[in-house]
Amino acid sequence: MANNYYERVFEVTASIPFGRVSTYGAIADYLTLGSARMVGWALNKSFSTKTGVPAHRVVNRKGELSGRGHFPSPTMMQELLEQEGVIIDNNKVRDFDALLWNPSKELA
DNA sequence: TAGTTGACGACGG
DNA sequence: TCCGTCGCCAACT
Repeated sequence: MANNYYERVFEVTASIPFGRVSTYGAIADYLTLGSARMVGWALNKSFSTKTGVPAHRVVNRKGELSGRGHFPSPTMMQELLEQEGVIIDNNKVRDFDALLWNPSKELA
């Protein structure tokens, strides 16, 4: 079990199934962080502290790829998701409600 | 040590 | 239903 809150975010993020997506709020709620912004912080640090964290599977509550600007390439996030079969429409996840993976519901 | 920032979310107008 | 504002908490400068 990770000690730092962001390492827990890494674990939850890594638990997101292939081809599915999750939200900052869902992860924050599962880890009882109190703020979804903490998840964004953790994923941001994931680039410098850890590799292999599928941060592209985490989007905001509306299904928008709000984190794409923090990837090496703005289109990288979309391309990674499309490789997993997730359809991106106008920077939003299509069928977002169906693809949404809720950790507090799936892991609990 | 204190102020500002940040990949968000909920609520009110 | 859509837009704007406030709150959240840790890290960085």
